[in-house]
Amino acid sequence: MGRIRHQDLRNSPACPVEGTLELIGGKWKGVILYHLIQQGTLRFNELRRKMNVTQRMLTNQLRELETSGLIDRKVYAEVPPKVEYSLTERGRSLEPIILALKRWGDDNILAIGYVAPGTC
Amino acid sequence: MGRIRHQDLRNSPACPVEGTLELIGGKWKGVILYHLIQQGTLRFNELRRKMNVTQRMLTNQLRELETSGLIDRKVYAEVPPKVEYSLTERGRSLEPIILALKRWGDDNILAIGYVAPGTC
DNA sequence: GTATATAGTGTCGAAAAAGGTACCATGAGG
DNA sequence: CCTCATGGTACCTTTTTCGACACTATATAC
Repeated sequence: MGRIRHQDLRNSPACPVEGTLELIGGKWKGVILYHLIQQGTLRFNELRRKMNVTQRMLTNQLRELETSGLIDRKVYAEVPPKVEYSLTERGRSLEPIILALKRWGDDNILAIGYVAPGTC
Repeated sequence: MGRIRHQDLRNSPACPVEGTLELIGGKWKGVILYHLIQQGTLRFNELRRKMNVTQRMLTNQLRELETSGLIDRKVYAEVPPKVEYSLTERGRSLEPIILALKRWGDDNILAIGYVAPGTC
């Protein structure tokens, strides 16, 4: 996913834009962050039920967010397993950006020509 | 590229986040928008010189931004060719988001562990 | 004994995104 | 005549991403 290639970081005062986008730009990362902002803490399958995504992809995206230091993964030694995800402080610092993305999308995406088939 | 698949728009109150990210999430789109915010108007090769990118990719990303209604393409009937790119009103409405992405990146990317090799 | 829920992992293949190289038209400058 | 600059396009290959599907372990409930 958003592995940053070093070349991206050269030659451009704008690269932080690029870098930030790579961190939150994976197929499901924005949505995961959004849900965690709304709910605070969510278990794996709670997240899964909110987003039509396979286990594999969800695990994958969560791991990358964790590696980036944006979310926290708390495992309870129980059976059946229980794992809770929440935002780290750094993750929370993205809140204004995520919410701005959502607001902009609400205001503009339909106008641009994408049509939601059912509900959105 | 940022083609939105309809499935993404179902089942999630967060999909505008996803949608917006797809519009600005192409490999070079964030940077292009950033430069246009800074400079107002730029010619094709001016942009190219600011970003280590091939002609092919730059054309591609510019076309997609144009299709999304975020940038304007003005062709002058001259030789050698002259084409100017600038933000549309809708594009300008992304300014706070792009600048927030840049600021967040400046504050966080190095801390997260990416190391700029030379300058950045 | 069987089914259920949870939070995963592994493998595979298709599709999408990105990148490399070559090529084009044209007018100006020498 | 040759060369340069501009803003592309065409063709092809590589890399990355996405998703389908099968499989796992374990405690609990029936």
